Amino acid sequence: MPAESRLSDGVEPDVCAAFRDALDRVGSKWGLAILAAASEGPVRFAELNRMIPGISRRMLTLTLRTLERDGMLVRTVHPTVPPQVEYTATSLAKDLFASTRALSAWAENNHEKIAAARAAYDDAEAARQ
Amino acid sequence: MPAESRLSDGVEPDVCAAFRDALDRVGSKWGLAILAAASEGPVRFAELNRMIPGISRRMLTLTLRTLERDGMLVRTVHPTVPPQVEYTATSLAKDLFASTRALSAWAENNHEKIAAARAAYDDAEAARQ
DNA sequence: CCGAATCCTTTTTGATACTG
DNA sequence: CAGTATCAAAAAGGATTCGG
Repeated sequence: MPAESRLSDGVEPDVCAAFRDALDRVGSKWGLAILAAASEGPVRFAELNRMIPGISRRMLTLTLRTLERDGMLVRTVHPTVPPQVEYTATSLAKDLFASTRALSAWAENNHEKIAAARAAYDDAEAARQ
Repeated sequence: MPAESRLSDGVEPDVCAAFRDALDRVGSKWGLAILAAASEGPVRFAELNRMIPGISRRMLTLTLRTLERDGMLVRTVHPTVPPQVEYTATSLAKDLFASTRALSAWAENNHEKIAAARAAYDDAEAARQ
């Protein structure tokens, strides 16, 4: 096997695609927060709105719809007055949320190093000018 | 501890923030592909351009810059003619890339279920109209 | 070979007001 | 309570051109 063939293969596009596939659910601004909340038990719309600081009703609705469509949440309407809607995480969603831990842990452990690297880079940048 | 306090806490915003912090490096369209390539050994600009199908020189440059700034890549210029630039992944980057596996694995194992859920949702949607 | 600069399109997110 | 509708802004990505 020639030495250069390792590089001509093209970065395992399948792994890359799989990763982006996961991010389509949990990579949006509010996706993970919603899954985290729903993973602890059924939650209602207004409850989520309170639990997730800064989210608008519009973005909550949009994100809930895509999560429901992808089979991550089950939406249950209780025909009461006033209406009551519950969102429940599926086991698929719970697995996804669990698979998220490694990345969160990495970020928690290393964000100081990143901040330091960034400061060093910006200093060097400023010095060059 | 009252029953409702579980919900009033607000979805552990720290975990959520940490996760998004990791995504800032690996969540962009080409970030993971570049880290994957550089994790196997030093790579050159043109090499990356060939290894990653579809990327433009512009996006390659931009993504390399932010990865370098965050301490994920080391950029080495060899003053030859023509100029030659090598990018090497740091141990930080390799750890990050490794932490990515869980999510990739989840996606590979479950993307069929997601496709099925989505088809079912869209069918139900179409039937309602 | 390795970029920087410019211009443009698409995608995502947000503010605000209204409804069964 | 649980949404919709509309408008606007911002961010990300891409095409093309130029330069050391």
